[in-house]
Amino acid sequence: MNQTYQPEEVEARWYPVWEESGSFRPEVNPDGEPYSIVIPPPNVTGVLHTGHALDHAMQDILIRRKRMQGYAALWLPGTDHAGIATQNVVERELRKEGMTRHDLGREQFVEQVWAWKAKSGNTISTQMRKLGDSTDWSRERFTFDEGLSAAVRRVFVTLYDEGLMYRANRIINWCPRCHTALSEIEVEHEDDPGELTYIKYPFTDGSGHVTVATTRPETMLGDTAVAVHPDDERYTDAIGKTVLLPILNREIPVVADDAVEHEFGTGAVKVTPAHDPLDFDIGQRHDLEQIIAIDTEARITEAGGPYVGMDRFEAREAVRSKLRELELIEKVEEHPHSVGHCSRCHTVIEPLLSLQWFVKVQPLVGPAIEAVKNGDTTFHPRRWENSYFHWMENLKDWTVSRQLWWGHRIPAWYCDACGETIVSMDDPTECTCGSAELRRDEDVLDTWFSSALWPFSTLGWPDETDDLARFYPTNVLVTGFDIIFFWVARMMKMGIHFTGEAPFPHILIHGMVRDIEGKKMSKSAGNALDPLELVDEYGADSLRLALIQAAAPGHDIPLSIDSVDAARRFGNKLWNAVRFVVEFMDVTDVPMDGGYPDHPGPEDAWILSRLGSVASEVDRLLDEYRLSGAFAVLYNFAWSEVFDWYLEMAKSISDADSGRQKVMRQTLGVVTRDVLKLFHPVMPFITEELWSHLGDGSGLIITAPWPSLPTYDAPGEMASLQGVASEIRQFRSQHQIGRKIEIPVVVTTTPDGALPVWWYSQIASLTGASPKPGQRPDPVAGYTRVFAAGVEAYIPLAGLIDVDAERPRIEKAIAELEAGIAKSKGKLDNANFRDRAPADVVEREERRLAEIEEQLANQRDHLAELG
RNA sequence: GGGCGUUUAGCUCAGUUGGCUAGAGCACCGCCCUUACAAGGCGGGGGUCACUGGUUCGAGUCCAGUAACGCCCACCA
Repeated sequence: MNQTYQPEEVEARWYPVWEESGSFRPEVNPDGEPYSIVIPPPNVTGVLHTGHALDHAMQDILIRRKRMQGYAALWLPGTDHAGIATQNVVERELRKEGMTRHDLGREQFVEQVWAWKAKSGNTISTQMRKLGDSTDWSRERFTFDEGLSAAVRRVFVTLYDEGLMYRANRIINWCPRCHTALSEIEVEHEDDPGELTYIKYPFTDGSGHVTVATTRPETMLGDTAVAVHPDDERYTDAIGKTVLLPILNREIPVVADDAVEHEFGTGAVKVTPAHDPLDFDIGQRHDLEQIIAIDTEARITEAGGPYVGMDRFEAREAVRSKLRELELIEKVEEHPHSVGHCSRCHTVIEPLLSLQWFVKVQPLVGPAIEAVKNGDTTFHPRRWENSYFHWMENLKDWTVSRQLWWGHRIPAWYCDACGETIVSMDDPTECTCGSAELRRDEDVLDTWFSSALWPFSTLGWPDETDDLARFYPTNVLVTGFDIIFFWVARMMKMGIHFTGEAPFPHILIHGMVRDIEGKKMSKSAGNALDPLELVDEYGADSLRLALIQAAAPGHDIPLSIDSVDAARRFGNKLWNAVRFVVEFMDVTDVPMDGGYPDHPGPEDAWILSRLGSVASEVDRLLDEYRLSGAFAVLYNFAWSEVFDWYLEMAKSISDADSGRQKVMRQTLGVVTRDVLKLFHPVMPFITEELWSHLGDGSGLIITAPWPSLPTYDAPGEMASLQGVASEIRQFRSQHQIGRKIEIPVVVTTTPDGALPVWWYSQIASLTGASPKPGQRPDPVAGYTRVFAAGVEAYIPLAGLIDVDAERPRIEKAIAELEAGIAKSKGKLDNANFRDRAPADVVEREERRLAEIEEQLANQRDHLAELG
């Protein structure tokens, strides 16, 4: 073994071994209970970012532990076809060659995308392998593969038959750059300085004008009314009159509608039913004409008269200057407001009247809310449930059609002869009216439509497969809060509607990975850490540990190079510790298939009892999805107790005491073995490597049984051993007495009679002192004392230090003890405390006070005796 | 306009039924190349737990309010 750990070589070696051994398949534990997680499918276009690295590390930890616990653990991998994102990428490539998708035509373009996917679609899986993800590749799926496409079609047809899928003319969010409709949540609202323009609309009867306020003057070209609130006294006379729309000189009515706010602007609003959702509603109520004034390119249509063909923002200025010329602008005010942008390309969204397919969500919502309310599904942390409820309760119908070519094509055919719409599982050849002139809908479905089916479609649904029966519902979903609405809520709705069961009982929500200043990592900001580069430099285990350590439940995760480097140093520590155990302590006969020492010595019983409580603490925390807490406990135990205290104690046993040495080394091996197992879920590579060195090279840690150990009682002397050793070390350190100088120590008082021999020899080897049992020195001047856990020991100062140099140390100790006493007395002197606090708390406090008081008395005597 | 989160050591953060003298990593100071690891060991300094009030025998922890920062949602055009 090398003196430093080389992750690159080790990590490259183990992944294929695991994969070829079949360990990633649930069949590796044929009799185990099923445990399953479906991966949040990354976009095929994508490359892994640190957010994936965290998300995957968490899932891998859960899966690897369950696998070791004997479950038939399935982590199902796959990717999402990512409609808009992927189409955009391929279109961008085409553009480099001076082409658009229209030059190729639909069929060829889609072929091109598949070709692109074949070429670069395995980037993700290569990267996942580098992270160590133990996914079952034999079950890998793609949202656009044959099986999932069949599931999508079945769901579409069923929803249509149930009346939950319909086509309608509505105001939708249109991206003029992507040329498609978007759903509400694909629109990101951003603050915009904005201006509110007050425009005068003259009454046709010559009785003056009404002033309306708008942030989008260009939409006046599509105005078909002015609306005021029915109770607004300022406009009582105006209702029923008509005004002349400036520029276009169209006569439009003034209508009364409750939706108009008194306070905003002038209290009168221009109504553009084809370009604003609120205006659309008003238009419906008053039967207003819908004039489309802006087209799918965001240019003014012929309805816009002189502005036809002009871009919407140019038109805004043009309209405004024309109105100014006509002296119809009353004023322009600054008006900060928020403007919707396409979440894909950031273009300003155009609300557009358009014929689209919608999912009627209301009937799906109730059961999805109920499942969380009644505890079938629980969020971790719980507070996300409120966001989930709030969002669900305010849902509007889901626009699912997209004007793209890459995606599941909508299975609807239209008959031009009779106007019939046919939606069916099989492609129809003729209409019920006998016409064979059927036209298939050109649009595809929102990518999230297929993602919503992911937990059951990937397992074979709608077929009743063995996997579906066995692994659905899945056990837990792990994802970021940013896609609760996009994905989690929709999986709940679809899962319950189509299978009758919520897709998962637990939803583990994690935060976003951020840089050390708390900023979101992004390429453009230049603060993004590339997980693959970190893996290359520090190893996947280091990245995983650093991410998990920082991932407190429900909070964002600050990631810095330093934290990854600290994790790497821990790996190196582990590496060297095991190397020492194997090479220098000669520990090789470890029972790798389980088993614990039957007759441990006192130090062994101590570390085994600690191991036992740490293992159950780790289990408890992992069961509660508190991953960072679990590994913090383990990390501290491994570093400071096993590979520090215990390893140091194990070193001290001499070859002469071969019986004791044998047991201790065996214990060291067993504890090391279990520490490796407990760490395996978070640091799979290094633990697998070390496992191979610790054992005889047969068997893998990935499928080794999770630790489960008998109870051991720690010897009572450990507290005084650690305490006295620390005190002597402190004495050495403060007086700068090198380790080579032996310190004679007389141990005089013991709590329960004589201290055992091992206690003395451990103190000697841990501190370089030579402790001996004896009487209190007389005279005591010239000695200093140390105390811990009822044990008292004297150190002669002659030849070591000047007596005066020791005084400050004692004085400081006295001051600390006095402070403790003051606090403790304050509590105990309070009658209410004695009356109302639980008896055990009071008792503990009394014991504590007695202890401190005794120590204080000792230290005071000691100070006086120093001479 | 609603809702949520955060505020603890110089930095990044733990601290889950309220109860020993509030912890870790990094950074800092001193000593030590002791049979693994100097990427290490030992020891040390450093905190009025944002502020105000309340509940309680007892509050970093529970409640109310304030402030700062951050996030999400929202059809006042």
